[in-house]
Amino acid sequence: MVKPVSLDMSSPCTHSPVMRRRGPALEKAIFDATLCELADVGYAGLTMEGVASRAQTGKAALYRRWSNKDDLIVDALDAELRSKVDAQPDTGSVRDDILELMRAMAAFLASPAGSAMHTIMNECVHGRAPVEPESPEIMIKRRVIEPRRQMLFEALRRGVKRGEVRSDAVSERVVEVGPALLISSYLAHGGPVEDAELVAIVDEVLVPLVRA
Amino acid sequence: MVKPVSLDMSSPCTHSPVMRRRGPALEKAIFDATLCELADVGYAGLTMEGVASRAQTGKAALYRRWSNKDDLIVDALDAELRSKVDAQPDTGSVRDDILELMRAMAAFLASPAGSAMHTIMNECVHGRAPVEPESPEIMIKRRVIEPRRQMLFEALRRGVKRGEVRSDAVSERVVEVGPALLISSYLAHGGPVEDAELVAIVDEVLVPLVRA
DNA sequence: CTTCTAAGGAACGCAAGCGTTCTTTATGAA
DNA sequence: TTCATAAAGAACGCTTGCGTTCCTTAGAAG
Repeated sequence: MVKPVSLDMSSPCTHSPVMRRRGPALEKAIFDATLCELADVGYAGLTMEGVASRAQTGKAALYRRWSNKDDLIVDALDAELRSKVDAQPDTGSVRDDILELMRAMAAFLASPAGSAMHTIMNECVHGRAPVEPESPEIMIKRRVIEPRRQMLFEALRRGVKRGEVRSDAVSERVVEVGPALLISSYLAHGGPVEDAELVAIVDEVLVPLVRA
Repeated sequence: MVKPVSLDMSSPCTHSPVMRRRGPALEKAIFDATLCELADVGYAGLTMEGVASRAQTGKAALYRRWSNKDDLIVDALDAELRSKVDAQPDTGSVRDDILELMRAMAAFLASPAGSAMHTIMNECVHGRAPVEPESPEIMIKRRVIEPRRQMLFEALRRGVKRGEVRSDAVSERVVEVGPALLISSYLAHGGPVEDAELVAIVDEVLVPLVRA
């Protein structure tokens, strides 16, 4: 048997067409591909074929591991989230704490993973009957939305202690304002939210709203 | 030819299985079906077959009028919007003006048309290359979102004149807060927003935010 | 080097939705 | 009453994605 003519006159080690990944390396590539597909074409538009092709693998490799779209997506999100837990900011001023949190949220939203999650949160409102306990959107609420909310609460509570924040500003609805504006701006401009916009949101809305 | 055995022993005039609508009456039914389908299964999930079946007609009746999904949707939204222009409230107090506007928005969002539009605004972020000038989402922005924004602006401006509102509260970002919270609440609870919630948003967030 | 596992890739049958066409027949106007 | 129109609905071929199966061969383990 003739060794297949290696037309590979490319760089020394970059994975040439013939370069087979296995196990964890392959899974990582599949997860990345899944999140990028989600961000690009949305949940409804995502296809196993699309993921396989983007990951440069075959459908069989996917079905060997996950039995359907949702399982794959949940695992991809889960894997991504394991490495992403940012810390509670504590700058000494509410304004800066809040800005810090808004920046973290905006950065996340701009990443493939964040964009993928936002997509899911919007699209999955439909058609899923009683909402399964480990559906993608439930997982996102628990592991992404809720922790950020808590950090905002904490920042406000500290502000109250320092006398910067009126005590009745520590409420569900007030905490919701920042994230809601972030999403709103993200949707309106159809892309990552500029830092200047974040600063404006904080200084024009959030600070005046909570100030003692 | 035997007259087909009319098994119709049902109510006098309610459209029995054999009852053929034409022209405007049929179109109205198709538009309603389209909006309901949008609200139920989303933009991606909407099929011509689904619409036809819900409207109790055939696909041919659809394709005789519109050449594709988008044309149908645009026309359905357009027809719905013709009859829906609510007036600028003017109660004499910002608080009540804003509450009135929030109620109008919430009511709209709860209707099939509103729900359909929200669905479109979320799903159509994807895959539409340069965004056609008369795509559904552009039309919605122009005819639904923008007018409401202007009414909010107007309410705030009046508030400033009366001395109720600090003058620098009349800004893009401030105006965005109400709608953003409305959507946020709608998504969080996955259904119509309670009136009590609207009142809470207005009294806990919007009024404190703009107060002079 | 040999051996076993699984990756890459192509092909399959199946189901759903598209957009079209055809037939039958109810409806509204002449 | 007659007649042209178009509604209801079934059937069509086509495409896309699903989930499966198969074969060849690369990579890891011994």
